[in-house]
Amino acid sequence: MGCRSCDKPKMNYRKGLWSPEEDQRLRDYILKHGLGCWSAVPAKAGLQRNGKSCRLRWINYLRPGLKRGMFSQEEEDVVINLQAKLGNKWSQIAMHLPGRTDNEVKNYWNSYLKKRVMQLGSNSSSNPASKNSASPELLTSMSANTELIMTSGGGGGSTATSTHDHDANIGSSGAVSAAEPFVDHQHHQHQDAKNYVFADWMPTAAAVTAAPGPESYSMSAHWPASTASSGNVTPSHGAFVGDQMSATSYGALQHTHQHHQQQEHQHHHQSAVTAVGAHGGAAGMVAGGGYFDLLNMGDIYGGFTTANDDLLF
DNA sequence: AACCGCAACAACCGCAAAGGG
DNA sequence: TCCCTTTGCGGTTGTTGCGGT
Repeated sequence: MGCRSCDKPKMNYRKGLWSPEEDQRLRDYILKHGLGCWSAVPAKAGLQRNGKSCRLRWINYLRPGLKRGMFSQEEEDVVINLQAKLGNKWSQIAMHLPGRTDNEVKNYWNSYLKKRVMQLGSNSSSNPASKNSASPELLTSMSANTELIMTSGGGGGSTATSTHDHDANIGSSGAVSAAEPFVDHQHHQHQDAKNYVFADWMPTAAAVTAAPGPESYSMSAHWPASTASSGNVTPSHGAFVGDQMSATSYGALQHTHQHHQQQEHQHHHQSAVTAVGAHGGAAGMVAGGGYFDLLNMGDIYGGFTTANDDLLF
């Protein structure tokens, strides 16, 4: 663990939201050098952040394989079930949700699911037939949840949890076919609500094919306002060639999860927003050509371990 | 139009574990 | 074995946007 060779100059680290330029620097650095000592990353990447912040940014937003968008019913149920079993072990819970980060799960729980579960709990407590806090809906779906957990890793063909399989896929396959295992075609009712950030900053042959031409990355308007207001906005950021990140992912951030009461409404809106480049038919999109074919995949992904966030280089 | 409250979520903080010297 | 550093995790806060009044 220790990385004594990483001598870090004392400096005033920048805080707050990450700018597109910072994201780009971090991404470029990691793509070029792989992951090693996080504390050394900021200096080497030319970032005025601490290593911790870089790590968090990578894990939660830049790391390939991340899924964006609303949680599906199945994912919700998995979270509820596992939270009940494991408590607030968000990293462990996230392992069962391919493409979801512990932070995302935690936020989703705190902002939405917790209240919902409490509501359901109070409702069901009035129902003598139900000793469980889960909803009847949830209870009936539990068997399906188990199946989801057991099978969603599918493409990997190994034995670990879905998340593990996913990362294993990334790491072992060389070709990036990782998005496919995320998509449980049998279970994900709201599949078109999902975003695969994986594809966002990896222009792929299929993505380009799906929306050829500059307009493929012309979604800069969806840069999140939070970032926009930080003063670091580069409105044209999304329209990149040199910039490996399309603004699609940021659009996804902006347009997902908002107002769950309005999910159905948002659902349609978001589908439109995320339709280019990052969206659901991800299986074919990510596999094959594209930016990552230019990279040494082993360098980038070879270090993915069975742990959700772990990279070993 | 202005204000207020709430929801969502990105990011920070603090602690504990792990590992190297 | 101890000390120091890094990493990982969970809790919490800060910021922003939206909807209601």
